[in-house]
Amino acid sequence: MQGFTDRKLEIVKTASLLFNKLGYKNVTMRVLAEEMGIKAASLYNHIASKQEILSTVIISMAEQFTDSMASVMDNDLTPVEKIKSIIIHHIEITLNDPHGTASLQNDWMYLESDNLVHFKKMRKQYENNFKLIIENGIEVGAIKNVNSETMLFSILTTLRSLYIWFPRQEHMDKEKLKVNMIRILLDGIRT
Amino acid sequence: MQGFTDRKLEIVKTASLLFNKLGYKNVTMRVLAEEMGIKAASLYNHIASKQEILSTVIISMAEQFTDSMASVMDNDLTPVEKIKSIIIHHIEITLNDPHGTASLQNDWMYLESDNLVHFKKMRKQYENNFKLIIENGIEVGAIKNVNSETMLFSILTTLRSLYIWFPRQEHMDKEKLKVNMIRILLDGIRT
DNA sequence: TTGGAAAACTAACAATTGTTAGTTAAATTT
DNA sequence: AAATTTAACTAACAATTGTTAGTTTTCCAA
Repeated sequence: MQGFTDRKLEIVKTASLLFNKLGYKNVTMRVLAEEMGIKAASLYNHIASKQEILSTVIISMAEQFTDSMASVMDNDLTPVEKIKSIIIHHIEITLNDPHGTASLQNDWMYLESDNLVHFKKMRKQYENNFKLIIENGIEVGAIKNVNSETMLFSILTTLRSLYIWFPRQEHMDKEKLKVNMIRILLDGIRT
Repeated sequence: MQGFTDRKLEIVKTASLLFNKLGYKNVTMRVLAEEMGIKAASLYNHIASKQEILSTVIISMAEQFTDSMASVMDNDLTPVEKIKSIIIHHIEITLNDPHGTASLQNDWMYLESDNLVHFKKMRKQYENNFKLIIENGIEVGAIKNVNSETMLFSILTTLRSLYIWFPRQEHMDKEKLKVNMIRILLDGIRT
């Protein structure tokens, strides 16, 4: 029973790595199986379908982001401190599972029915909460009075693509990244 | 001969719209044909393969970005003015063809052999040029002395995902977007 | 040592894919 | 009006897809 769970986790992790490397479409069950060192049919001793693999990867990642946003909303911080906190959480989750994060960004559209609906709902809620924080920051004068959605997506898409370029950075660790990202996203690049 | 070209262009445009809406994998030749109001086999009177459609969309977009970068590098501007110019070009190209831009971002990995190599080369060159501009800006003291790649990707990924969220903005036109983006990317969101 | 479960295997399926061949209709040119 | 090209069609293909059925091997507990 534990062996089953472990093997399933291994399959899901391998799949997310391959999704990232080859694109979802090019990861056939035979390709995935070969990477695992077994035959395609053997995968079905551990997972129900390819869709289950995809939804396991993506929903679990999306839930991490949802949870992290909930914890930020709970805390009694200033808007700017909340934004800093979101940035830090984002970096933590991303670096903890870059391949999963990659699948989340690239392959969510291959989710089916309920999973797709659930994912979209979570993402929408995340964005709405983030936007509320920004608008609150504008109200209290801590954030520039610029279109809030523009600021929201500027920050969010930067964070969402961290998984692409951070792994190829040599001279940077996680803590340095956090400091740099906060500085750039809050105060820009100009001296 | 002209009718041929027009129809091909129509197919490519429809395809990029569907790629954006459904994901490359879900756009079968039959789906594409139905959207065009014809049968799948009829598409082959105008195009050689599905891969040709994809590469036509993506390579043409990539070349637009490559050309725009070349024109920026040519001009004798300060680093900050060059960055502003890149932002403006990016917005122009994106809003001029949002679906093509979307395919560029999402489906480039389905390119094959030569097309894939060509694409990667262009993208790498674009990023390198952008990085040189930023590093020059640091040298002359116009840009913060922060890791240049971090700044590069922060700006670039924001610009690259414009196609996702701009179309759903109500109260913003192209010129307003340019001003806002320049302000946010250069000076951040904090007051 | 043996019995049973867990996890691998082979073989095959039905569906879908991109694509080709051959044919008919529509449009354009002569 | 006839001839020729353009662009649609039907039908079918070979390959690949995710998946299932049935069987054999591996491994651990009793």
